[in-house]
Amino acid sequence: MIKVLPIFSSVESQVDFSKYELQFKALADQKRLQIMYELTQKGSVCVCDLVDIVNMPQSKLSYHLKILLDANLITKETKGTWSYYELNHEEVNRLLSPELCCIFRKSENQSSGCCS
Amino acid sequence: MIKVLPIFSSVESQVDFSKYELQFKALADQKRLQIMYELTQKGSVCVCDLVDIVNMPQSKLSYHLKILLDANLITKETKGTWSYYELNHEEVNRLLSPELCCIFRKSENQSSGCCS
DNA sequence: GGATTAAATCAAATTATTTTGATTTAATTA
DNA sequence: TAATTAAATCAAAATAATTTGATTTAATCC
Repeated sequence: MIKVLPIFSSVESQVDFSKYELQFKALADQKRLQIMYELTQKGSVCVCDLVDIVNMPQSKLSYHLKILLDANLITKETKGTWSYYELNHEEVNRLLSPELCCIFRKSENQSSGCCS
Repeated sequence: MIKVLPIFSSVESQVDFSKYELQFKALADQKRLQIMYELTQKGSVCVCDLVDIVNMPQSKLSYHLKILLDANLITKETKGTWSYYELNHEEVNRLLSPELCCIFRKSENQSSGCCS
């Protein structure tokens, strides 16, 4: 039995960038960065409050929250009819430089590690 | 004279995210991440070679290179009719975590700082 | 100068993302 | 149970990003 190997016309990338594409897409929007920033400042926020904080119609906010959630940049906890969203610091730290993480860190916690 | 201050319906974001939006948009594409990866591996590459490396039509590659260049993620040097592109390591380091920067660093240089 | 090559630009077509307002789902309250 | 509230979903419209192939710009070579 002869195995026919696929022939590539050029060097193929060894790294799978699809996960990063998804995450950078989520970050690639000022509105979503602001949502992340507000979650940083306020900790855990429910959608009904976030609507006023970021001044967005509910369905629009829901759309953007979903994109951030799918990218694992925020987490969600449901309590009754309320949904509380929080920043996923672990994932943000995994992705962004200390300098940038800093933006998504409350001032009282900025002494730990980064934000020199 | 009475000064009328603008009234905001909610807390406004103190941070200007427009620069980050531009940079994350540039990163938010597998093709562009691959271009960055190849520039990492090969150092300085001219467009005519890169066309074969990433297997893209010239005008398409030119479009994506411009997006990366505008985001300051790569640099360009023109020699005669050739254009040589290089990764802007400084800016990539400023933006991404050590873990991610690692992807955009040649293996022989991975001992310095990150890539544990 | 004329031909050749590299790379940028352009306009049109295609594809993807975002916005909008209405509707649905589901939990809570009276 | 009916009314209310929170949040997700949906479909259509509006915007934005990408692809394509042709054209342009500009440097080099004969």
